[in-house]
Amino acid sequence: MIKSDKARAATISMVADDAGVSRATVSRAFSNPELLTKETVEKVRASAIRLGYVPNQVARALSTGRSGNIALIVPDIGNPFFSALMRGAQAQAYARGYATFLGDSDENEALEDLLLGKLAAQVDGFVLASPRLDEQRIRAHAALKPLVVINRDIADISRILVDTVGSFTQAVKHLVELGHTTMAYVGGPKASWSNQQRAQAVTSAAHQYGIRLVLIDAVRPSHEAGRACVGSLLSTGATAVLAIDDLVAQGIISGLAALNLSVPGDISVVGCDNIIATTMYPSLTTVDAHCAETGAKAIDLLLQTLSQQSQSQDRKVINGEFIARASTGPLAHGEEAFTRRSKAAEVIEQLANSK
Amino acid sequence: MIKSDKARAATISMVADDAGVSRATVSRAFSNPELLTKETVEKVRASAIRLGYVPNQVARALSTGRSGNIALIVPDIGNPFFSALMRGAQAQAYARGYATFLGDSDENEALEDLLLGKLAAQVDGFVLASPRLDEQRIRAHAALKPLVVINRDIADISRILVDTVGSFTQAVKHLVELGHTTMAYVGGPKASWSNQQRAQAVTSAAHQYGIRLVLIDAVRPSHEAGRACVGSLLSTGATAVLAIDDLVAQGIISGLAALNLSVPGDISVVGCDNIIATTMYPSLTTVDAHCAETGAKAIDLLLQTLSQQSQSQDRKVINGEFIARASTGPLAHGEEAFTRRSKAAEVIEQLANSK
DNA sequence: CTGAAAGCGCTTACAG
DNA sequence: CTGAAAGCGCTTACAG
Repeated sequence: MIKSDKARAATISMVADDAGVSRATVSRAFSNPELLTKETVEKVRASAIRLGYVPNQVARALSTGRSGNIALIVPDIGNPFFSALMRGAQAQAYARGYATFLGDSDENEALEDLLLGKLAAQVDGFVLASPRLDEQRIRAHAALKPLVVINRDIADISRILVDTVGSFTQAVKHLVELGHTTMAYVGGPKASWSNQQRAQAVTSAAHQYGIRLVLIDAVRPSHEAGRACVGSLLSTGATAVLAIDDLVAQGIISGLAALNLSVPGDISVVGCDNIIATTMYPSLTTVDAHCAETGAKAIDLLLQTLSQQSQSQDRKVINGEFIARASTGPLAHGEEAFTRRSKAAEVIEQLANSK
Repeated sequence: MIKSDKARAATISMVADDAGVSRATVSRAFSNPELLTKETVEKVRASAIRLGYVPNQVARALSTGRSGNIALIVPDIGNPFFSALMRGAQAQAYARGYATFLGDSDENEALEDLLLGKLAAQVDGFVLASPRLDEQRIRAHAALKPLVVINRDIADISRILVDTVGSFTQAVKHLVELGHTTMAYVGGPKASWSNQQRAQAVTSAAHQYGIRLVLIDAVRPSHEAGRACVGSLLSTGATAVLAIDDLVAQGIISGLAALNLSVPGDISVVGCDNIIATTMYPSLTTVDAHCAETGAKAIDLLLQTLSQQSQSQDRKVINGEFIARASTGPLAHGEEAFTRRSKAAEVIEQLANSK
């Protein structure tokens, strides 16, 4: 049966016949030429070139169990944090001779599980970014294929963690110093380790500094979700808000602008990731999560695991870095600001009543 | 030989033994269940689930000549246009049972060529988004593997084009109606078909409406590039600018804000793509490029090509859609605006002289 | 409807 | 140094 109208590729047998050697010899001429005499290698290479032969990677993968492929699974390609991370990972994998599969789980636990299963046979290992999957399932997959997790702290699994405890604590301190005494933290998916870590960091910092803190959930970390939670945010009376990431922070700022509230005059906003932060106006106070570096390091860690026979579990930590910019500041005073805030409060109250 | 310390994945033989059927039957239960009785299929499926069996795609690929993989190659994962496109494509590929390889050419022609070569053996076809590669090389790759191009109009190659001629013409008309008589178009990579198309559309619309138009190059379509060209932009005296995409438009707006110039009061700005446009403030007047749909359609077109024996070259066009928002408007008059613009002009002049 | 068997293109112990 | 042969995990005509 002809598989397609495309030209069929030359096989190892055709080269063997042409060169007058065995298929084993042709194989060695490509994968272990040092086992052969120079003459044999040359003869085989000449035939290969004549026939346009290139070793079939699929057959090689089936035979050796090594594919030269890595799968990269993220919850949302559209989120700048993940696209930056993918960019770093992809480039590093390519530099090390590996090709990358891309899986977008769409923040969906079941889909994440399916992708891992489906790709397992075709890759030498996985990089699983910010998994939403439960620990047990991750362990199950890790038992079958080398797997490096990003931003999830699971014992016995190689992982790379962007630690934002220090930087979020610093962010709270920064806000305290600006005079804020009531703050909100707008979080993301429950299953997100980063979210848990940040919520906790902000909570204990709030304790430490003796300020009031309200926790709000955005569910999915997106611009829309950030925008949608502005109502609940304002009803808390917070004058400063820390968001799980820049996207949510941006959404919050948009939502505030729609109510004619200004940043940082009426409310200070802090994000996290530092991908879109400098493109915003006002530029966003945030935490640099070193996304591209994190992606590249994950690949390094995975390849290191692959090259070792012993399964060593490594735990690498990258520290987030607090960066103060223009979206945080002291509260604006004066009559105008007061009027603005009162009006916004009115709108919120109306919204609440209409429900 | 044991390939690694990982547990070996379940194979078709293990399932066959467990279910008490032949390997052929297990195979059919997954690839052609309609050939089997319902009972047999259920029995096999149950065993498969119990053993955690997933058909090995590599073995399947070797046997059938079809890998179930598609490679997606883009110039820049970080660009929202491409990440949205990838998202659409990835989801559609997954829905149709295909896994996707990801290649980021980093706007680099040679790298694009290498990626195509390296992945060719492992995929059933390619989706090549906004290639920077020359036509001859694209043709060479298309001769070996089915290939669908996005946003490049190459005869005899299946392609999907986002046509923005109508919408950019409309954008110019929109600006003319607002009273603008001098405009600029800030373009992107020379090799970008979209860029050429838009530049041309704007040029002929300018002729048609009898207005003055200046063309500026941003080289790489990015926020930074947009920001960097604000100097040359202002020195043209343009009161409205159309950018190759939203990213560049956003950069321009940032650059203007840094000079204390407001949008649209001092300058009107139009972008293209409509991915980040609604997240901006002021919300960006732009052209919706239907990115996700474009990605999904490209996959459909490729799979359609794959399922046909005859190599039919299709040319699908998706029309961009002009959307007026808050970043375009009439020029602000009054003394304050005049002062602002004069100051900016001064700064520009100083910059120009210091070179 | 189901099974036995050949085959996809390669690699790799095992002999010689 | 080289070859014969088994095997990687699946699919698919061919029988029955």
